[in-house]
Amino acid sequence: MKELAKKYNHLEVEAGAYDRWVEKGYFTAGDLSKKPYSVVIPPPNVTGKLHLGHAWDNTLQDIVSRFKRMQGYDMCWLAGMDHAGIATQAKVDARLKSEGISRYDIGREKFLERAWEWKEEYAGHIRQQWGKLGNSLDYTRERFTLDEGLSKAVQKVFVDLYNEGLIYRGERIINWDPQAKTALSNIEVIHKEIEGAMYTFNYTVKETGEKLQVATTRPETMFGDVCVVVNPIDTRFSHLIGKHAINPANGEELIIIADEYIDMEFGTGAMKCTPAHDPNDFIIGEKNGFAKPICINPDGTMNELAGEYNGMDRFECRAALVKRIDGEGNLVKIEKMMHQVGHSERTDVIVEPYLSKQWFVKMKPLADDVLANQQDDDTKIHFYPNRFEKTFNQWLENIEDWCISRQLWWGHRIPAWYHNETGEVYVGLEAPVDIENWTQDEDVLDTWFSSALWPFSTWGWPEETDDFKRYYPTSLLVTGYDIIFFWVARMAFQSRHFTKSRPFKDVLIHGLIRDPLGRKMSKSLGNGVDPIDVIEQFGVDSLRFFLTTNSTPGQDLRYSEDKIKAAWNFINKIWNASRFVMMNLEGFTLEDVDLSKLSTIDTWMLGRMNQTIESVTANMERYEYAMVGNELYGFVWDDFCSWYIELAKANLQSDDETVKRGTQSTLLVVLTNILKLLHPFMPFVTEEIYSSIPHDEKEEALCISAWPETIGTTDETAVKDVAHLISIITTVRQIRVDYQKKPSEELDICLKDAQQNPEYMSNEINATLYKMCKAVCKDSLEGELLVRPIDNGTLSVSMGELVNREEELEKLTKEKEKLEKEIARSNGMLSNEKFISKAPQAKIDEEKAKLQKYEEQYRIVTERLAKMA
RNA sequence: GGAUGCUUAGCUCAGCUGGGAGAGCACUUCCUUGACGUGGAAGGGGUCAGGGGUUCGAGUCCCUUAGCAUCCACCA
Repeated sequence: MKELAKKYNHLEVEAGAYDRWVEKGYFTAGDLSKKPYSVVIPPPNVTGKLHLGHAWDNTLQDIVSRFKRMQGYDMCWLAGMDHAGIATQAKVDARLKSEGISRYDIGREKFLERAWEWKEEYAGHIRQQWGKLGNSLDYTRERFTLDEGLSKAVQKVFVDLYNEGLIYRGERIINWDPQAKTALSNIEVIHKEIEGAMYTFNYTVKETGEKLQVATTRPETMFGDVCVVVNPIDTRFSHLIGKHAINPANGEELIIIADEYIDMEFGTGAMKCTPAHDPNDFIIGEKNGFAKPICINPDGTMNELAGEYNGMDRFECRAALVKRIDGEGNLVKIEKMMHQVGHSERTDVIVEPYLSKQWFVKMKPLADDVLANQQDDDTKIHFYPNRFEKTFNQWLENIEDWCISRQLWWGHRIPAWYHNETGEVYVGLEAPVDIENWTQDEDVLDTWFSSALWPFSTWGWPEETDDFKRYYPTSLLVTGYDIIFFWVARMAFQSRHFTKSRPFKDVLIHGLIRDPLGRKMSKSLGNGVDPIDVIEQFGVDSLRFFLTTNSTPGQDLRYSEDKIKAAWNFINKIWNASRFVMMNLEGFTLEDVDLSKLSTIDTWMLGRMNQTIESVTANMERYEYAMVGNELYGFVWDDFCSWYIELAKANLQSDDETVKRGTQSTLLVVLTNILKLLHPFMPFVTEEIYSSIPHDEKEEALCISAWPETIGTTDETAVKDVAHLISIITTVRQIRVDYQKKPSEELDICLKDAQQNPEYMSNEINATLYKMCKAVCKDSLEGELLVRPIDNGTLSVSMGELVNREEELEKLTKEKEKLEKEIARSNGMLSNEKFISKAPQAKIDEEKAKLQKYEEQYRIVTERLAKMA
């Protein structure tokens, strides 16, 4: 038994422990004698440091991992990281730029070398942070989305889907990021409400000379227009159909056609149509066999179609063009308006809808397969909280094809080759044999394409490895609601398609971490908090407890330093309670533990412990950590520290060795179980204390010890008796405060009126009462009395001359009125026939007992009032 | 235009299957008692956003209104 330091110091407690755990192999899975439980970490991007959101997400997983490990599962929490295509490439680009070069200067191969250097550097940082957080990860199975095995899985999936007709290459309108110069998928576009304008121009009708008003929010695309469209039933324009309007941007003739797509109410009722820069216009262009001229370059500047604006930025061109048309007298009006405009998730620049040849996944059949399996409990993914299942389903029901090709270098190169002469497409795991005649596709795959395979590719799939057979499908995934579409849905359909299974049985969804004002933490606001700073200041145990016990599943969490301090104080409380226990366990060993002869308070404590173990375990299984936290906080602080330890002091000073031993045993057993129950939340401090108290040598470390089980059966009598005792003590203390009795002054009390258990007023309890509130229990009292209702009866206290008759009368009268109200309420319920006939019997009995108690208290109070009057 | 969440004590939030309103922080009074003043004891504070309904009984279930937030889909 080693000594605990006088003060809780999180820096000392947390130093070194993690490395010991890892070195001992406690987190390495593979014990075949146990049932497997597996979780794959959402692989963090190798772009930089982990933030508070990661800390939250990871701690939730660590709580599950430690809990399941203690429950005796072969727990495997698989470590890994994501290459994060566009994000990492941007970081490496920025680093190159700081050296005064660009990726084009060094070429693809050298660039990738630099990117791998970056990855190694940041992987090291991330592992360090995982350690600080206490993540009980299995590093022996760590994977990277771009490592050899996972790349093979990616290629197989691509080739198979291609061969099944579920991946195709097509020329369509995609979302183009002009800064990153790559295509994006629909969900990588963030729609933001920004101020724009609706420009209305006059188009001269060639045949009649009349002016046709056409409105647009994007005048710069007029260089790519092919026609003007009106609704076929719109009588305002029916005479113009088939005629031509002059495009005021470039003087070209645009045929006026009719299409039902046009909303007559919107704008002027006449729409300009740019098939290469708008998805709806594209459809109209297709339908009518128009050309699809592109007027914007990949970098967001105008091309030669824009004539004098060739090379100008698209937005500068817009302004210049409007000004010119205005000068020519063809600008009708500019109306400012708020509208949703797509921005790139990564670069935040305005996305350009762009006609481009890209690779797509045909989503409908894949999504339908998942949806079908969501109907069955045994095949569905269970969402916690449940409501996110609806979000998930609705997205899959309305899914569109997924654009998976990216014009980047950092990522999985698309396994497609084009014949240099014939243009023939070859897709395969191996390059074509006559490679000199072929050119491989330059593009790489969306980073989420590989992430989608993460729950099975990490175990060695497509090989039928032992790990794959044992740990897949995984048990649980933990992630934020913000990436249900990006990741959860995609894992769901790839798993379904390639492994005929769900990727995980459960998915626990958490919210976003917000700043103290409720705003999102972001770089631009500068309101982010570095978890490492918090850990330095308060320790990771405090941070973990704060993160996981202050919100319900799926809700956002506001960062609050006060609450982290509160967590620290709680840990400090545990620390000091542990010190107390140890001070009273001098020379006490595990062999001395004997729970066969216990005092009432010991029995009560064990009963409360049993209740807590049962309830905490149940809530751990439901991922209800706020409830667990609340419960353990109250159990430790109130039941264990405020009541049990204080009540136990009399026993610990007892001359009766049996009494003392029973209490020592209870202290040790309960403290040990408290440490176990709290271990998943605060692994460091609990492990430290555990190593200092007598413990089973077979359970050399707390993190691999067994989860607590209830001991014996709860003694209901002891529970009632101690509840009664607590009620007496509290009431006496209250009287002391009311009458400003000095702590040293003794009070004579009488419980004769109470319906107490006769055995109750044992010497033991008398000693306890005296110790706790200097109250001496007498059979009868003389002089002026105070009468107070308590938990199960009434308490009388002898106050001598101190009683203020008027105050006391007022108090008792108030009490009497309160009791009258309660009795009336209770009587009302019990005399209500419908209540008696419909309410459950237990409820009725409960109400009857209450009524009886109230009536008894009422009798005593009125009696006393009569005497005083 | 669809969907979701939130609205409970001064603040931040719990309250799960309906059965006498809770926690932490803050506030008031008192306490240098040997685990802890990062503490202890006792207290004050809420017509559970508004309205309607179901029920013997509603913070809890249903409908509705308002405010805040988020997601999805959109109109040139």
